[in-house]
Amino acid sequence: MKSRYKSYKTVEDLPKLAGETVTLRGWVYKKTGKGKLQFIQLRYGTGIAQCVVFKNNVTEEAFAKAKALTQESSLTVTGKVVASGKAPGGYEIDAAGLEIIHISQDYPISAKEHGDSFLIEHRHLWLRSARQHAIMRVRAVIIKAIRDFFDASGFKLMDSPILTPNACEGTSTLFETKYFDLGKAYLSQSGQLYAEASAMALGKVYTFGPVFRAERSKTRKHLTEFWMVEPEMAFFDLDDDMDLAEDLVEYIVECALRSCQKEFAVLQRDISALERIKRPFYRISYSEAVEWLQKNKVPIIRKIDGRDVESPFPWGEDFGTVQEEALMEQFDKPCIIHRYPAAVKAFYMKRDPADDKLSLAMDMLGPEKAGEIIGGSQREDDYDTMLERIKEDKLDEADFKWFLDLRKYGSVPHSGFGLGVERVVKWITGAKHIRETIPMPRMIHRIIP
RNA sequence: UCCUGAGUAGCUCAGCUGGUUAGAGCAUCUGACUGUUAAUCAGAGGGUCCGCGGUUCAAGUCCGUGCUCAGGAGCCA
Repeated sequence: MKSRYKSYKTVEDLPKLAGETVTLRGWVYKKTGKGKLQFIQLRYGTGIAQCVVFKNNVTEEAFAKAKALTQESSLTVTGKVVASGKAPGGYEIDAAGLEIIHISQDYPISAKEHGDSFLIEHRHLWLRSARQHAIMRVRAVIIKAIRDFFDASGFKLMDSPILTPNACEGTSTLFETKYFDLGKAYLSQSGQLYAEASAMALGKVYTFGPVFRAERSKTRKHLTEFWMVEPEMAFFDLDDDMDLAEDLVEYIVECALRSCQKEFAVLQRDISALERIKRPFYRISYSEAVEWLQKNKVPIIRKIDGRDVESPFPWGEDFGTVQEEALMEQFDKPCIIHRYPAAVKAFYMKRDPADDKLSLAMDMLGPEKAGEIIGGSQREDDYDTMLERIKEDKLDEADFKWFLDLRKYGSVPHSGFGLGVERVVKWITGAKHIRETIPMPRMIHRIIP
């Protein structure tokens, strides 16, 4: 693309420019000095180039400027590109001239270690560090892979509203806001119900946007605001739904492996664990999973009178972190668990025709303690049954009239799922905490920056 | 919301059964150095020991309380 805007040579261009004189712009990532020699690691975008300023090669003024530079000061530097085995990246700039744009004072993030709390308070600056760069680049690749996957498979992007009149699933706590004279509105926790309407209009659709959960969660895998992609497909049954989920995840990992080798090196990510992520993944039913838990003596722990009481895992309970992690320890690839008890799943999921106690629901759990990365189901498509479920869950019928219309006018079997982008980024990058996987995380005690 | 832990220099932390002027490394500033990449060496500055109240001759240390943060549970993607 030919740009009408200013275009500068950047660090990435250096290998092509050996022997030439270039002017680079950027920030000081690190600086070390040794008398008449100053070494500046110049940061621009995602690359770092070493610039060497030798006193005898530049004016006294330029050398004084080089000495005055501090971490994260901005500058332009002009010099010859030379190959050097000692320079990170293999090339360095032998500086001939140097101009300071701005001197940074007391930059708070040093090369030394910092605590979690300190770093997240300085998220706006933390993003400048190499590790965070790498995670953000992988995130961008993952998001592009998701869009490419759907766009190339006949899906249409259909955005869902963020302001909604009610809870989609009736369970999670919602963020509340005023909506003119119509009373309260809530920030969406899922675009799914709207995606169903879109799927009836366009066949195969996906929504991709931020969703909000006002749960008072305090864990390394929860955010109050996160990005979710939700495909919804007319005429798909649960098996189609699970196949699609596998195809998507396999494709995401494949793209990341193809485009993010440098990033994985920075992150010291074990690539071999990702190279194993090939279809078919594992697939077991909820009932099979419960049997496994019972056979392997993985208990359920309940609080009774403030004390932890262990008992064998009973059929009918939802899995907690303990059960999920125990199950996943046997797998080196994602595993889909399907056909959960209807009682622990959402009202809009279709019951299993073979067993009314079961929902045609599925969750995909990732390996390496990634946890739940996908949740989905075949949807209830019968008008009367859906109406009954809405009443059972004590939801306001008036809010769901339009949703019931989808079952009234040419209802068809359909399915979909939601994939949590940050959960996937966390798994693929090996980030310790989900707060590192989004530029500006929103968490229960954190809204700045 | 519940359980557990933490709060001492800009950052990361040490500081014993209460005791005299509260320490280290890094960062910052000054000086030396032509190959650094966590540079090295010499020197300097830097503290409301989270707030409030209490016990005591004496509190960073003990007690009470409040605030802030972290990890986990539940909920979920």
